[in-house]
Amino acid sequence: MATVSRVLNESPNVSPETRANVLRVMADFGFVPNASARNLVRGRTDTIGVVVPFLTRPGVVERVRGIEAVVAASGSSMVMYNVESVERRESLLRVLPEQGHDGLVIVSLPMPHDAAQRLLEVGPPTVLLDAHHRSFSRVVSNDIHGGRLAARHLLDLGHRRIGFVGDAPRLPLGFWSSRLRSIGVRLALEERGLAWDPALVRVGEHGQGQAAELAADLLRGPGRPTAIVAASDTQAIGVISAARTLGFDVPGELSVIGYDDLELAEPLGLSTVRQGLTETGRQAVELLHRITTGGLAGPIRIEAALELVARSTSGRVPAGA
Amino acid sequence: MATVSRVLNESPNVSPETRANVLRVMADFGFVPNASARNLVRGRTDTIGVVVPFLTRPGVVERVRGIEAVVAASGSSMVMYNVESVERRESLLRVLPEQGHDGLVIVSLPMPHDAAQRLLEVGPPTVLLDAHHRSFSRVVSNDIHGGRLAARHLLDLGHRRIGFVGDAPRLPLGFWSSRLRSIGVRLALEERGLAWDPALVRVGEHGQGQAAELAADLLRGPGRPTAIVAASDTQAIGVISAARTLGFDVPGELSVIGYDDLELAEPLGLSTVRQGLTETGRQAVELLHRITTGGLAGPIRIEAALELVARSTSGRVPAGA
DNA sequence: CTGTTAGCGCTTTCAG
DNA sequence: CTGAAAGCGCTAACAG
Repeated sequence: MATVSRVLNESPNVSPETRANVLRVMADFGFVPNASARNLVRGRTDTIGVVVPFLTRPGVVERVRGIEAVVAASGSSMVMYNVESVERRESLLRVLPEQGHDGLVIVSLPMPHDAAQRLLEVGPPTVLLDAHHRSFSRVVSNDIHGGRLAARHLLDLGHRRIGFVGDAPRLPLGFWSSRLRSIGVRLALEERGLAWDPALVRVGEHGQGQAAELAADLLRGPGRPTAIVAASDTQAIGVISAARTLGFDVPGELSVIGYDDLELAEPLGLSTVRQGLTETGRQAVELLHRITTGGLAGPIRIEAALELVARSTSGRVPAGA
Repeated sequence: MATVSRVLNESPNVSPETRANVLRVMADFGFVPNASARNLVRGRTDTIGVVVPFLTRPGVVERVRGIEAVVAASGSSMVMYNVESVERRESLLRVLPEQGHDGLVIVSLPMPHDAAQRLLEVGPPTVLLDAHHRSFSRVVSNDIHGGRLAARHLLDLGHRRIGFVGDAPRLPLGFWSSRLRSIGVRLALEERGLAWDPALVRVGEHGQGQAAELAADLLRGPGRPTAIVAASDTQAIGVISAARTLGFDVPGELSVIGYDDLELAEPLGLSTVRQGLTETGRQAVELLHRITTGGLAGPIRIEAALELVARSTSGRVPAGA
């Protein structure tokens, strides 16, 4: 019994022949150790819970990929919880502490106060990724600054009429990033003494097709912009396809810049703001490890590096515009 | 002790006042039940293990979404294992039986014989999705037929020179679908008495950018096709962008059809073959439930419905071609 | 309706 | 180096 355990855990205090014997018998009997019993006595599960909204969005998936890589590398498993509604978020945050995970990574979801309280009191170590809360260690991104970087790039290319295509504030789950990026655009304009024209802003449901419609509306209107900042690469692609459908050359007649630097941005030549999706996913789990191993005093905040990536969908403003 | 358990499990045999007392004390002490102990004694974990290759590919993610929906609806959690190399597949299949999951869904991965044997002998109930093995219940798709549907659609539109852009056989992990779809294309051609021209085939690494390069090469060559079947929607998008970059109108001068019917296919107007990614993910978990609840005699095989979805990237062959 | 008791299958002292 | 024994925290059967 105890010896079997020692073999399983590769304890050195087992003679080679005993080990061989045990292994043979295990094979003969088709013995499989019981994870629950093991977890019970060891007081940990080697699982990390990962809570994400809208699993299918490419940006979310890239984050998950970074998370997964580190979790798997540390020998743990990743338990995924997808959240697409407020009710689900609520019920999930309630039962999450009881799931016995060694740690939690919560992505992009604003934390209601009571859930935060409960997690802190009775939950496992938790980090937030792309979400803010004073009491948790977190990896965040400065969306306002990101929007500003995007707009500055276009301003540097001579553009003055800069439009914005983004998400309608998704009231229930409360995502702010699109809104913050638009504020960054406004800031950049005002820094250069230019006015922000609300007529050049279109927001709607998230998605490529929806963004295409928003952009088409914007481009067909009077005083169309010479450049558009999209709140995400997904939306930028929609904007570009709308522009091309309407016969505008990109970037000849319209410059477009996205946000995220998704994997597909590079092959598409999409100009964008890189926020290191995979990289920050990785960082979040590493942060969690630091907490778990006790090397951290209080909650800390890591800010993701933002980088403008100029490719071929943004160019100089057309002459005469 | 036992009463607390009863409260936790919502047993009716608890007086309201006792229940209230227990709940109050639980709250005061910040009591959280231990999942491992519970799992140990109940003999199950309420977790389903999901093994997927290349988590970041959109098609895989749509499958996962279907899986997740059903798993979550049944009150279980989904533990994700991402596989991007043969070594990882091997080590994973070895330790998977010990993870204590109530069931396993294995997506798109060919099962080596020994791993299959071990899973059958000592593993939990397992279903395969988009993978074939006589001994497992599985949800599969007829890729040859799918390729044929795509090609027939183009043939019906008058095309005779039909190209194919797909994946190089990814030797290590052994994905066959691209290859099978190309065989379907060939079959469709031969059904109409047309020869399959290997000069119109390009295969390479999976991805939009790579597909664009393959397509560009194909379109610049002599005797270019009037239509191209891509092995996936992702690749079809690459093909289309290459065509447009080279100045070919789609579908005016080149028809393109993809495969999968990803979410983005509809907004892009991409013609494609729908294989119900989300839907089959759902089916796989439902199949697993049927096994778990004992309502299944032997391994069964469910074939996914395939449907041609004609949109606006495919049209009649140009006059004179 | 509530308390007592016996394990679930493992790891970890502690003796030998 | 190996076996015996205790106990992780819960549930289920059994008395009361």
